[in-house]
Amino acid sequence: MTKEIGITVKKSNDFSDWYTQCVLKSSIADYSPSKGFIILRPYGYAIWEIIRELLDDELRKTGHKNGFLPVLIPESLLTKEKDHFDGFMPEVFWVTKSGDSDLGEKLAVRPTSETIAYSMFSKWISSYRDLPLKMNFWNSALRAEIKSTKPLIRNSEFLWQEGHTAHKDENEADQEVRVILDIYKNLIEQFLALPTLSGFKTEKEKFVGAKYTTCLESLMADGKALQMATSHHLGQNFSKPFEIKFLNKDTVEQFVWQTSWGISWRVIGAIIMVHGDDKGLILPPKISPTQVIIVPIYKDDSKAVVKQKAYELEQILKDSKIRAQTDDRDEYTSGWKFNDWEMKGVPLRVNVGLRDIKENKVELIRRDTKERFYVTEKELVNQTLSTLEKIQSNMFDRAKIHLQENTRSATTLEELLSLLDTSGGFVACSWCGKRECEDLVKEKTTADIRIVPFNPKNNISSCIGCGKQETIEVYFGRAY
RNA sequence: GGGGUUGUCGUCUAGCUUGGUAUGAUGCCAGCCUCGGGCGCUGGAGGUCGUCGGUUCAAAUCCGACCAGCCCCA
Repeated sequence: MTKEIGITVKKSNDFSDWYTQCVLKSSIADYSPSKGFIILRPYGYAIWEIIRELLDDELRKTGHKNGFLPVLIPESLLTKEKDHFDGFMPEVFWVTKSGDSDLGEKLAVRPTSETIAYSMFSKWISSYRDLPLKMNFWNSALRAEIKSTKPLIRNSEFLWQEGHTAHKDENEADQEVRVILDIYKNLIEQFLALPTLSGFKTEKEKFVGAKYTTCLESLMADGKALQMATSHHLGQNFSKPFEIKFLNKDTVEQFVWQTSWGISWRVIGAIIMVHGDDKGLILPPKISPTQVIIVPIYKDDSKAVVKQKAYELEQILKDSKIRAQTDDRDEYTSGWKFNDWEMKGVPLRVNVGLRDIKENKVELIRRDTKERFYVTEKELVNQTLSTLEKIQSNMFDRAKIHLQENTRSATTLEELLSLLDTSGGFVACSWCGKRECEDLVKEKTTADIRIVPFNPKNNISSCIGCGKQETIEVYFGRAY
């Protein structure tokens, strides 16, 4: 038994250290030389590529087209919408020089691209025939995160997609916001196996410059909430300062109604935090770059025949569109490989040795339940497919139970605080809608209103802050 | 925004209090041994001790600044 390799802390003992070790040791990402930035390594990028392709498909199907925007935004554009600028100002990186000479106008490194995109929209849109305009951009955004960084969860630069649309009326923009949120929800729940709560952000928490924000929230294993994706209705807040106008069928000039929305590589962090265990990651089969890892177990004299069998099995699985891989490295023992792939979170492993070949069978080992069983070579494909499905749904179910068990309700501030302190999670409370009450709770408990649910359960009482009777249901939580 | 803490071969680490030759493991390379849960043996390479400056005959060690990581609180 060698020490100091693998994950050295338990998930339940030191969640933060456990998470960082998972990210680093599974080769997902590494720290960069400059503060707050990380480097996504091939294993992490492979996961991102799968997520990106899945989402890109859905966006194309719903009529969105990809484009590319410059990373630098002139100061004059960024400042055009005041709330938007005030909100992002503290974390904007600025470019002020080219070589030795000062630039005439400061350039902001994009914290998000609404302003530059909409400066172009105003050129491209002039008729109702130009609408709706639905664009998407796969890029990175930069926001100076000096304190409290965490790989993939909070960094100064992150990969994401940002969608930007323009519509003829408010209703169409409303629908777009919900279409996108549904696409996100489906991706996150059905593919990443992460259950979410969906709803609105409060005025305080909404995107700066938006009319309203919808979002998806998930619960991490340590009881903290994590915002997974957001979809904003921008109203005409940007179309007016950016003068994005069109002539409608009645030849009346109107401002467009807009939406913007995004999801980032943060979801990879969520997958790790929610699904992982003391041995490392557990990746949902649908987004795992390797779904089945085949480990040949051989001695010198059986090496050739066992490896040959492993390659055959790999090909059989690949022929059925299963992402299979053989670990044929001679320099590691099979035991080492077992641990390595478990740390990387590959959902299903196939063990094959001389013994198995003689008996015409192989051993399958599930990463999520550690369950192991033998199948004949003939059954391999079907068993693999059905087991991958079982793993996928089991992972979602487990996470769903965790979410349900950690979603409680409280009627008083004391009760809320005690729930947050003992178990974290989401706490449903009644709220009068006033900012002062929201701030009061934040001050007393450090929790935010994570979400104003689309589907409240209607267990309404008096406001958690001021005791007023007319209230709505909201979910509080401490968040990353 | 406030406070705390850490930085030594690729990785983890001893040494720092009390200044004087850099410790061990793992990984890497070569060779042997074989592999059903992080095998074993032999030999070898690998270090501007985070960076810059100061004190000193002498600094990983003492002092200062900076850089980077982590934690706690707002």
